[in-house]
Amino acid sequence: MEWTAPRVLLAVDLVILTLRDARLHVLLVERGVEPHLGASALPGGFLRDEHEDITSAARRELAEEAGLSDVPHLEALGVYGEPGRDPRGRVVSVAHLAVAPRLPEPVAGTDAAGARWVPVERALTAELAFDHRRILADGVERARAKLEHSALATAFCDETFTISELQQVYEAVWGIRLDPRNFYRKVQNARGFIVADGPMRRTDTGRPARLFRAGPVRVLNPPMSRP
Amino acid sequence: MEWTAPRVLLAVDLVILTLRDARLHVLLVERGVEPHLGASALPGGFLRDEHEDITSAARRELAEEAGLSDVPHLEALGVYGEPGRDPRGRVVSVAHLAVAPRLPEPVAGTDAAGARWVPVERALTAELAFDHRRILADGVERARAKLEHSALATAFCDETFTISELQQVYEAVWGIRLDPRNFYRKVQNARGFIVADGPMRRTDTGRPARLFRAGPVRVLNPPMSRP
DNA sequence: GTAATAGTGTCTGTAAGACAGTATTGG
DNA sequence: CCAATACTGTCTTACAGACACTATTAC
Repeated sequence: MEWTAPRVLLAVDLVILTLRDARLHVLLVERGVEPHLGASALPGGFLRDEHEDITSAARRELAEEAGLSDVPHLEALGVYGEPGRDPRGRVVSVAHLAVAPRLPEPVAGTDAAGARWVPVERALTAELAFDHRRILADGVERARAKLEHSALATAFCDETFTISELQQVYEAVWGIRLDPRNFYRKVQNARGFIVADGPMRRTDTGRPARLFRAGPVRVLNPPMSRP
Repeated sequence: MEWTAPRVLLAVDLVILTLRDARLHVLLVERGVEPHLGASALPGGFLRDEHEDITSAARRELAEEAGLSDVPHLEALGVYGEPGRDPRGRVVSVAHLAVAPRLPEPVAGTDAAGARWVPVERALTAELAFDHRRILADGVERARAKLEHSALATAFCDETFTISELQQVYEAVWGIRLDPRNFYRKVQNARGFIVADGPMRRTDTGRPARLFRAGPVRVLNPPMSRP
């Protein structure tokens, strides 16, 4: 028998998270083509050609659709390939999780015209194209889990940051309040998580805080336990 | 411009783990077709048709190539789609992790003629087709991590098991020795992890042990910490 | 001074790891 | 009796969470 394997369309979708006003936001775009024209969706698109690497495609969409030329964290999240998920045919999407620090402007004006930051809480209850609500939920859950055991939280911060800024990351992603004093101690006890960045200080209101930067360690020990 | 998205071949590969002689084993097959004809490889294959679900394809390969009609654990592991990984063209593989209890016979004689259980330690140092060594390494690492926080270990056991059998799972997967007395206490303190299965007992040598079965809980609290 | 945030110390409960000791089987 | 494994208890150390307290800024 001359059976030939079927071919599928390969897409990448992006869950891009950031902090704005101490709340977790995700980047959504307004779809400019069918299907789901005009609906909110995660940024993403098809592989450009047969030879494009999947991670490269994710980075390209990050630049094209979100105007982000570089992010401190990008990882594959999972595969979403249910047969009926896209009416254009059999589309298999490799979802990615990206994390970026708060940006000066929500989005640049390239192809990313319809892009905007949306609070995750609202995005999760809104109508999203395809199975993007599930992808978003999985991405947020992945971020929540990784905050515990990895240094992912620093990807939400600028190069230097205060401990309370780092605490805001944990509070926003986990959606809970933390005791600043215990957080201070725990973050310092996680060896290699953050390192002091000179004796510099910064000011908002109240006593100025020391500045830190991300340490060399990727896996936290002891971990930052979620209550 | 009339650009059309490229299509790729979609495959599933399987990291099937089990315990044999208190050591972690993985199921490998001998490839019967080019490329890598005759080489050792993970079981797997292409999507059957445009409408086959990815998980269904994984289950089908599990039955066809491994003779396993049902396993207590099956989950997607990741996507492996590097452009050059398969000379037949652009192949994107969705790797899966399956866990099965020790089986009466290594493999049935259906299509799984060339299938055999290989100690993971040896498989990781052997020559494997494609990028299967990396997939295997990732699968083992996933299993190791999940033992800590989930009830995955019970998937390696029969429906009822003793605590020392469960300990053998942890020791084999983590590749370390554990103190039986501390293990006993920890496993019992993880609420809902295992539940007593009547006052039955079983015998090997020494004092007979109580039998347990998997509890309702999927996430362990407190976790089984890896030393 | 007050308000606000940064940072330190102290207490209590829980859990991990080391390991002594008892219990129950077979030979 | 001994060997072997199952199970219980006890001790020490580490960390989580609660929270009193001091420090340093702006006003």
